[in-house]
Amino acid sequence: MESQQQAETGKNIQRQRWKQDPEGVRANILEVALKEFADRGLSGARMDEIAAKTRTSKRMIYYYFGDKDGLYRKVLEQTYREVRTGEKELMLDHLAPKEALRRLTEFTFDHHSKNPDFIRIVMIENIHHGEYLKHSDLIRGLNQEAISRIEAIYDKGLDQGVFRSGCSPLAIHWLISALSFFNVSNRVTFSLLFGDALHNREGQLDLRSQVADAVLKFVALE
Amino acid sequence: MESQQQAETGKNIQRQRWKQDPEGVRANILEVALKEFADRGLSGARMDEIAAKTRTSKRMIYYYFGDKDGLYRKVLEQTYREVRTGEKELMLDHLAPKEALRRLTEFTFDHHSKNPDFIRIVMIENIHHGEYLKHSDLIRGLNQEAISRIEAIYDKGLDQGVFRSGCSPLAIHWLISALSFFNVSNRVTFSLLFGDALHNREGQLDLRSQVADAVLKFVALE
DNA sequence: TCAGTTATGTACTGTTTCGTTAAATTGTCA
DNA sequence: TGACAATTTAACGAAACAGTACATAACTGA
Repeated sequence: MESQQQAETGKNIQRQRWKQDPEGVRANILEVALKEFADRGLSGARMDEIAAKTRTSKRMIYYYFGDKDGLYRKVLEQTYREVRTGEKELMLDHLAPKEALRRLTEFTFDHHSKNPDFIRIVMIENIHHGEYLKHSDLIRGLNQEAISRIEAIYDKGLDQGVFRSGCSPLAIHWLISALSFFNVSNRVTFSLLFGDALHNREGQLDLRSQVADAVLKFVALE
Repeated sequence: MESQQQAETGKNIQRQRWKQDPEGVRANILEVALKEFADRGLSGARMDEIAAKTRTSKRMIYYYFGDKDGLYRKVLEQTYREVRTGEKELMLDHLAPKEALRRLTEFTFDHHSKNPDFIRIVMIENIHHGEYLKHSDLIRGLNQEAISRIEAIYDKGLDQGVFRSGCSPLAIHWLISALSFFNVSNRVTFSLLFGDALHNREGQLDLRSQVADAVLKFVALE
């Protein structure tokens, strides 16, 4: 009886009705893949696992992205794009240079903190020697803006005599990035080795303001 | 003729003479595995590849380390141990606090720079949520010293009135670590996105001194 | 309405990779 | 000298995994 019924349903496979939604499917796959890659790394992520977590099938991943590398590549681009566009909201032109720099630093600190998946993808990309980033012209353009933004603030600060000369906007950006990035990237091991005083709730608020202090003290005069 | 000889040698397998050297074999495996894990990540590294690069066989890896995770665990411990013991050489007691802090910072910067494999293992461990570090009591002990060292310098600086109060040794350590670590960990992507001005030879010398500046300005008075 | 194209589902395949087995040989130390 | 530890070699098994073949449903535009 059981087997009879099985045989019958086996014959008349009742496909579910479905709507075509290529963009939705693509987006859904990318979203799931980002989480999975960020969580397990490039080699650690499993295509079957990603597929299972999408609302579609493995077939579609290969249909849209070719292979695992292709999928990772798109995830990388997408992630950079989202994060960088998220940074543009910030309006600093009307602020005094010191205040602008503090705001920018604290914003970056928070922004990284809120986007751990991005941080982890960048870590993974570094582990893989930037092999995929190398071949993405798209991404390079997005990042020059970050430097210009700082340059504007820095020049203004020089003009007003509140910043010391001899800093480069690139180095300032590096400094802000380093502190904001490390805070997320090494949270786990740092906490394990030294306790979570810097990474619990109050600790983070305090650390953020200390990071801003450090950046300001580095650039400001006296 | 050829095949005859082959058959014969096939029969009398001439084993090479070998010395027993368990410690040597273990060390050799760990060395190769470190490079391989650091280069490819935990999931990316292949046991067969590691085996091929050792002077011994895959069998021995399993003989000594059980499985891939066991091997990785030992690599992790070994790497932390080596790096931390390498840090102990530094003698700072006789220096003035500011000078001591500058030396410590520049030393750490160089030390990380010379140990990219360690950096990469720590990155990998963070990617894996510190799962393996969690279970290693051994490692935790090694790291408290780093804090004490800074505390000694900081307290002396407070006494002498050259450091401001309100910093914590932990935060100072975090700051030094962050900058020294990020310099190595994100070298690839940062260079790709912003050029190698900070990472070519002169760039690194300059950056090191700027990092020390930043740390000193953060801690010092006025 | 129907032909051609795009999108999707199901089941499968071939390979990679971890880990093991088996049996022999050599070194070491009490 | 005998027991035990270390090592070699070669091949195998099973599971995990990336990727594919094939069929079919939905859409589009003429």
